Amino acid sequence: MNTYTNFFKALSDETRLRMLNLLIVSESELCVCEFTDILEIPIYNVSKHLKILKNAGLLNERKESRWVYFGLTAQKEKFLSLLFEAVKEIPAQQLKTDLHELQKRFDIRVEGKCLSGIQKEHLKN
Amino acid sequence: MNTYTNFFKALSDETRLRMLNLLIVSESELCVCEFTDILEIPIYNVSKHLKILKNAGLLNERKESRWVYFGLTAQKEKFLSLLFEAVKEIPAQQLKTDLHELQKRFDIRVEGKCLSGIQKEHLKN
DNA sequence: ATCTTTGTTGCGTTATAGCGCAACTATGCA
DNA sequence: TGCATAGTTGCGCTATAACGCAACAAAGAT
Repeated sequence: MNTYTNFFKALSDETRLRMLNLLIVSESELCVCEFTDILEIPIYNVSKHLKILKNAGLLNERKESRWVYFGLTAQKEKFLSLLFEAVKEIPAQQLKTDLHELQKRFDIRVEGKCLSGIQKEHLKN
Repeated sequence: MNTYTNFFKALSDETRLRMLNLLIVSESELCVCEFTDILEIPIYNVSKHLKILKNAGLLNERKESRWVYFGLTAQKEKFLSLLFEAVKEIPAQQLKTDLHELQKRFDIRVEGKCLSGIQKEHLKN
């Protein structure tokens, strides 16, 4: 039961909802610095929110060289696939803008990898 | 956007998730004293949680004589119907037990109306 | 008119969550 | 070996949320 209230709690924060939206719609994994530039929040908060999503069981983490990528866990549960479908239906402009920014980040990836780091200086530590 | 994070926040509390489960699965409205006996929490907390759900835009309220009934708002949004479908998929035993208790309360309704009040003394104010 | 029943609301307390800052780790590079 | 880059974590602060208690309102019953 707590597992499920935690899923909802994970989604009840605007930043985390934006993060999940990016992962759900793009169907790919993103690295921390990509989240940071897209969401425009300091990297230490990005890191904290990703940790919350991971602890809720929604994300998994993969380290590659200096970069850490986060992606959705494979969802066998019908509950989660319905939840993610619901997220796709949210008509907020912010989420659309985020996807547009995500595309810009994907464009500067090298062979599918994020090698560029944070572009927006003030979001670094 | 805040509208949607509020939906998730509404569902991120166990009591409120149990309330919504009752309303979603039963497809009917329940009065405050029925929620109280089923959930086994004090009536003042039942009232507060119902208010939160109502303010989130998930419930509407109907007063009939001394009794107040709460039911799901008509959902035109696809987002909400998917969210409710997701709730139906939660396999928690607690939710099943609640539905069983709900049936008991329905059995003592008179012509579809709750006329019995709270049965469990310690939950009254 | 008073009492009972069915709720609702305000207040004080405690627990949790998010934020910013600063210190820290870990990896790669010169 | 020292430095830069990418990311994490601990601490203190503030805001929010849930709870219990007690007072309140509103309606029907006596």
